[in-house]
Amino acid sequence: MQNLQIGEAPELRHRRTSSDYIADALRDAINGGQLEDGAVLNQVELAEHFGVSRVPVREAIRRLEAEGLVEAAAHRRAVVRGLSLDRIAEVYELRALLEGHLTEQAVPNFDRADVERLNELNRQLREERDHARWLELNAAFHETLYAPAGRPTALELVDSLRQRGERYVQMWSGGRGLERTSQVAKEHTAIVRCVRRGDAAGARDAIVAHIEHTRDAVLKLHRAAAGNGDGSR
Amino acid sequence: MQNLQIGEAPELRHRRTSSDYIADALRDAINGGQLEDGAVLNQVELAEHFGVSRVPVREAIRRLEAEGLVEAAAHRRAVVRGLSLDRIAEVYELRALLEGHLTEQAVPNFDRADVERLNELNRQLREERDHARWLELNAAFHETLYAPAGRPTALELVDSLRQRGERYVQMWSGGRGLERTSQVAKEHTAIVRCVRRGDAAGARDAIVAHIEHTRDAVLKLHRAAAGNGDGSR
DNA sequence: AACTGGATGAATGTATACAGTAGTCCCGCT
DNA sequence: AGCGGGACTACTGTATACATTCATCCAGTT
Repeated sequence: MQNLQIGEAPELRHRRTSSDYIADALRDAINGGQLEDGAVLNQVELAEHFGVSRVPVREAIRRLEAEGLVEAAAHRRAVVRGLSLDRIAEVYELRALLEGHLTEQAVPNFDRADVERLNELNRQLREERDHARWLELNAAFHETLYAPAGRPTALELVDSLRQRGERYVQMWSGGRGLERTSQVAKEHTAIVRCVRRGDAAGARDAIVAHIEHTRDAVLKLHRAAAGNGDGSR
Repeated sequence: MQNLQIGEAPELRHRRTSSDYIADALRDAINGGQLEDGAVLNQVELAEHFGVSRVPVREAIRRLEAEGLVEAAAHRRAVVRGLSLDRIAEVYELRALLEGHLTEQAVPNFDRADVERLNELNRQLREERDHARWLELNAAFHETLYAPAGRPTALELVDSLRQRGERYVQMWSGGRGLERTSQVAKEHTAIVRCVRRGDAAGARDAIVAHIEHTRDAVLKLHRAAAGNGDGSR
């Protein structure tokens, strides 16, 4: 009954059910762009595709629905819920607000090791060429930045928002995206500098600016790529 | 194919499935205190209670899980997820942040009719004696305050946070709660005053103060009622 | 010719049945 | 007597089968 010191990660490691697996797979497919906005999620098709019955597929869809990634009215097909430009902008606006708050709370609690970890992650980010790995490192940087705040609920919300916006960042894998990734490293460096000298307000402003720049870059790419009938809804 | 002007409420009115119904019922039971923190959700029991099979019960639980109201590890019983004092405080902290933001965005978009509706709701709040109805009116007041902001995602987040905290407000139904409800009306009046004269920053500060006071009142009641082994987890 | 109405097919929602896992209790061992 | 291991029970996870709803198409009517 006592909490062991070993940590709680292992307990959930391989206990994944089909439903868990399918939910993750669908999430990745949506974020990766294989399932575009408005794509229909047919339970029978998905069940056959994954080689399971419809039951776990349904549960996976329910979860994605609660996460806001798909829309599923009763007795009607579930469809991937796309974000309009306005809503994309709003997601970043909220992230700026929440992550700024988290940063401000976190800075006073940083110790030397935390700062070094942050710096190291940013160094790796500069050198990483593989896009998927880059995204992971970027997520790790932000997590490390917010962890000392000790605000689990805020982290949940931010995670949820990142989840919703992630598919619109995937486009950075090539072309103009490279400019942005190097810019990101610079902005991260500015953040680290503030954290190091314990400047909470400065760090907050820096992360807010960082997220707003990211928003601008995403919107720019999205508008450019929106030759198709998009943006509405 | 065109959007009708009639509105979209009726389309979902009576299309509720068992799963929807059960999810709502469980939510209400959790928020109403019938299901306390740590209560076990046995699928078989619930299915018998509602007179259905386990399938819709499972789907309802998955939703509540995604909403953060219950905790459900694989192959293990789902339990109602209680909030520690720290997490309750955090929920209100986040609400202050988000609702302050929403208010600030909303104020410039208010027209005369919006202000009057807000004022009328506050008037009704002052006179309402039934606690359940009071909670509804209170929710309506806040919704009306934020609607002109045009920020659907932010509203979703706030809804989710209100959902999580609501069960800790139920205690106001009697005793010292009455003091708080009259205080709430006063704070609402201050907010309406700022809205009426278009003072966005003032309205934001007023709503932030309002939510922080609410937090203090909830924490105080919670601490007082916590003679039992509570507070942790 | 356009529209209403119902019948048909396909998809979703639910029930029942089966499979697998985790906790529990009891027995045997040290 | 305390501890470890294995069967048992109860519960969750999944598959299959049935019920219900929705959408589409076609015919009949105005």
